Amino acid sequence: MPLHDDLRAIALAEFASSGYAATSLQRIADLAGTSKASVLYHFASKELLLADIVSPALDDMERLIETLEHAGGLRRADFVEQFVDLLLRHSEVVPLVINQGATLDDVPVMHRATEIMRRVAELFRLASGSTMEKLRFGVAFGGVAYTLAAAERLGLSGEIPIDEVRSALLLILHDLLVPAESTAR
Amino acid sequence: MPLHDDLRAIALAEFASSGYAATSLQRIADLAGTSKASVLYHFASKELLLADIVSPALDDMERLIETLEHAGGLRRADFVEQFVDLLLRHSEVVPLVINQGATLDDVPVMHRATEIMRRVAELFRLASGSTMEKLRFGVAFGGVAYTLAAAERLGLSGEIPIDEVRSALLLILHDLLVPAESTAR
DNA sequence: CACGAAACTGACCGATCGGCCAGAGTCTGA
DNA sequence: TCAGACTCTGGCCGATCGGTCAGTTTCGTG
Repeated sequence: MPLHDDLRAIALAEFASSGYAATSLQRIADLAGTSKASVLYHFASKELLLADIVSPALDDMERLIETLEHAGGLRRADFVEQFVDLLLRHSEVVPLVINQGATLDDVPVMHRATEIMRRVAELFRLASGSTMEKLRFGVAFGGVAYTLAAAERLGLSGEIPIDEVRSALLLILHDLLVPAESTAR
Repeated sequence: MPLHDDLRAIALAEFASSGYAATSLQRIADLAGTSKASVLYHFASKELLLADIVSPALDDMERLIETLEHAGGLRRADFVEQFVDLLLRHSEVVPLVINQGATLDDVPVMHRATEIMRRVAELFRLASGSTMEKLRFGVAFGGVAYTLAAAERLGLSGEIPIDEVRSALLLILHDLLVPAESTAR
């Protein structure tokens, strides 16, 4: 694996587990067996390294949102399914954004992440107005995302096959969201 | 308000919004109109300041857990209600622990917070084994806690009266948790 | 008023941070 | 062989961090 990709993978793991602010470029360099200056050769700055790590997942998410926003978009149930798949696909980035998005939104790429989350929230909030509905959506999406992010840390994620996780999450989300609007969008 | 309490309130707000690592003692001092040395006079270290802020909520939580662990404890529905009340009562500390617990568990008080969350998770995991049930609990508790933590940031918490939030959250949790075990504990 | 405790401060410390830069290897194609 | 691009590095920079300390001000009380 090229050093460039190696650095990205190491940085992702460290950012997610120890935090962006607490992870120094020196530590990333040490783990990769190279020098700090070399890290800054491959990535112009620490912020750009973070952006390089997080952006692909955000691109995916933005693409998914746009298919829902545009006319003739997905049915809600389909969106939910693709949403879960997206979270599972970017399972390393999710904890990073979930746990540190609030803290780092002065960093451009994390601010973008916050905006995307806000768009998802707004998308569903507009569709139904009551407090009950709002919180239902909040608990559903926040719960799934946070559970995935925190599962390992809290010892919940014993070797459960991801297929099982996927179908279980889909059922839970279905219970929480679909009763409000059971068939088409 | 005594400076001591003033500092604690200011630090809590800053830790929650900007992050523990990103909040310097100097900034806390500036906001309080005093000097950094004065902050360190009232709180022996930055870590102890954080501990002073978070500990009361953790004490509350630990007390609640123990009533559930001990024989003759609460019925599950009662626990859920008290859990929600606890989150609402410590609404400022919740985002701090939720968003930064993962990053700061080398700090003793945050490690304690993680342990407490783990105990809650285990308590419910033991009561029911299937993947489906585990994830149900994860989404329920994680979702409620995270929604409260993220609500303001994502613009979800428009001036909804907390009584309404409370009863809505209780209903959602009831839907998610109680079907598994409807009556007694 | 006197005096000791409590509250507070400015200056300073060592450590670490992200970032910069001149230069040294390394590789490739003309 | 040699020129030029790419990769990498040690050393340095200014800034900021948490924390210490000697010393000063403030204050309650006898």
